[in-house]
Amino acid sequence: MNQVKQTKRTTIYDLAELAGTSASAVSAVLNGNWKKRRISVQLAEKIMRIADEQGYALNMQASLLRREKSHIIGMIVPKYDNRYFGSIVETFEDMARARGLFPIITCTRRDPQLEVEAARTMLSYQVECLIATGATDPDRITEMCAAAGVRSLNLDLPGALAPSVISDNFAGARELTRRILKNSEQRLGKMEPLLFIGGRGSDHNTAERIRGFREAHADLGVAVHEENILACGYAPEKAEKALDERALVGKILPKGMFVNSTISLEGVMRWIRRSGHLDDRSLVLGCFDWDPFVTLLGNGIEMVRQDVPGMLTKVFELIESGANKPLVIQVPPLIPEVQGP
Amino acid sequence: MNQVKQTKRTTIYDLAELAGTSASAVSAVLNGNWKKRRISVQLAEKIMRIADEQGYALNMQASLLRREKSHIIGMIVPKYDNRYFGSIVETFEDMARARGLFPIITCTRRDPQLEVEAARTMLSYQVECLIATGATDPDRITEMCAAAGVRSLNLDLPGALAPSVISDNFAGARELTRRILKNSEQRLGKMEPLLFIGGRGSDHNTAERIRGFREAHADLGVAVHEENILACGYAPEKAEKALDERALVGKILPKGMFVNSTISLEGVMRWIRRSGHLDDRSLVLGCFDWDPFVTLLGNGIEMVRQDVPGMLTKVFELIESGANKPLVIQVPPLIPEVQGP
DNA sequence: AATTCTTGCTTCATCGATTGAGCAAGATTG
DNA sequence: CAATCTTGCTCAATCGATGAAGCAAGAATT
Repeated sequence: MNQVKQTKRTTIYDLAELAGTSASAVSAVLNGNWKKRRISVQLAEKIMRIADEQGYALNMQASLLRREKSHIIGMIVPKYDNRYFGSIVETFEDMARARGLFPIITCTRRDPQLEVEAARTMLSYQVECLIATGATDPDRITEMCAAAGVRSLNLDLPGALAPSVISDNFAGARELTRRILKNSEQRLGKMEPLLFIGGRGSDHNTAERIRGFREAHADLGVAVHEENILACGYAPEKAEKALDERALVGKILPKGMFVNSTISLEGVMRWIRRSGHLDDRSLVLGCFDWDPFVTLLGNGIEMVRQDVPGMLTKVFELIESGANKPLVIQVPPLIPEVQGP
Repeated sequence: MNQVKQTKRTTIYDLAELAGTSASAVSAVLNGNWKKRRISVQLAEKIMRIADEQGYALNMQASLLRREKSHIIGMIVPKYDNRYFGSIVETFEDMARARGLFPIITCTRRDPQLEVEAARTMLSYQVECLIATGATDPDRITEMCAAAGVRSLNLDLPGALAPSVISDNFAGARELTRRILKNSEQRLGKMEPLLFIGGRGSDHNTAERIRGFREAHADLGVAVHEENILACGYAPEKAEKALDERALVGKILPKGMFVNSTISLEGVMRWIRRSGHLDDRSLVLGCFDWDPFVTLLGNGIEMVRQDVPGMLTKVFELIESGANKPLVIQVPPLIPEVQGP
């Protein structure tokens, strides 16, 4: 590649001049439908050679402006600070590329304003479809997309206006709660009501998990008091603060806890360490989400691992089927066998 | 927003017709330089109202095709599966947006082929600057960018052809090694050579960290044998396998280990659990990278936390200064105080 | 030999936004 | 009252790639 140094990028017109042909021939050759356009093999090879020599790169903006489909697929995601969303993003990129789509992803920090701005920007970039992952206001995004004639889908948190793919939070939480209660019985000799901590009471997933949490208690004949439910938000500090406040009012904290995300678990673990319970083997924990190090924390913490490849497979099935009606697909999470306490 | 349902997107021509004015007036109003173009306040307000009513969204492709600068900044990143890269991506998006740039990020899974393809695609999208994070072949990417007249920078791993911002791996590793050795002396009563595990012997960071590792041993008068250095790759399975192999040949494994990333630490911890050493308090570990749960693993694992905001501040300083010459900026990592064993 | 077919191109309008140049009407100046 | 200035717009070329339509030259058919 002995390309010429230049300020302006090489265009098909430059290549056409160098090859002594027309820009449309160059275009046809480089975008692969030169057979259909009856360009001779000789000319095609010459053009490809020259394009290579000049280090030609397509101007996607010009190309997209002309084409009917952009092949761009967008995703907004709340955070990159845990394995769940990291895995969603990585899998999404992979599956999008495998389908000839160009993924663009942006992180909106659970900020409704940022979500709307990000969606608007993605629409400007002519995305063909926008996946709103864990959005605080998914319906707002669906409306914006609909106004622009663009497909949208919800992932992780459901919306009322577009198809949604989410974990089966109820069943997952019920099973997780059951396991924590069983562990608690085994280790403490009795079954006491657990503490639910983390998440937003207003979001669908948290609500469903609380429902599963309640149902598991009921199934096992354990009564849960309202004040055992602390949907204090997602940030670690919030969980830490919520526990502090509980402890301050002199309440005895339950020995068993259902923690609503790894991020909340960070706060819980910090509090546990701070309050000197780190080596307290009578603490029985479970976490709705998976992290490799949590397995090794050594308290036999139960985890629910959301089935990210399964969920994204459903997402792409929905995209390919062209479905637009609001419906909620629930994907069962994986509950790995825990390795002794 | 009572926009009309339509298949085609609304353009400035549609708005012009609705407002009884010209497309150029609409364009001027919507991109904000209508004062400069002497459009009256009345017309401007009318246009903005109609645009809002119609749910107009700019066609970025058309806009970018015409404009000289794209304001798009690209980043390629190896993985999203650890806090270091997650934090890089989140901070990068934030800082880019704060500067009026549109960040596009893609994950290349440490695959040289994918890196090149991703870089080519980003060039097609007219990025103004491309940050190659932890690239396996950064110079290849710099060459591609240079051929297209596009700036490029290296982050995390340095290259020879473009400015690079990296951690001070040598100093960080030396200090980390020192701390592990001191801990090991305290807990075992003697200072034995550590095992270095993880990373690629061929990459600059691993090489520098090994140099720091050696220097710390030398400073404290401890001899390290060559076979104590296992640069076995980044994946957890590779670390696990490397330890298995060491154990198989009957070698006694050192009680102290310098683990080259959290990802390798996953493998190490798995091996430790599998081999029944999980509660072995005589194991003394340190990890070059930070993860909130590792703090809580309970073996007093020392960590080096790379200064992501510091590094990205340098990156944007370089971008704004217009620097193009290859140079390496080393940012000192943060070494938090560890909380008792 | 005249007609039709095939091959291998070129020409030109187009996508939507941007912007320099230009123009008409009214205000101001000499 | 003519000349100049200001205001508030419109016109039209342009960015680079695309593809329908067209055209010239040679091959095949009648």
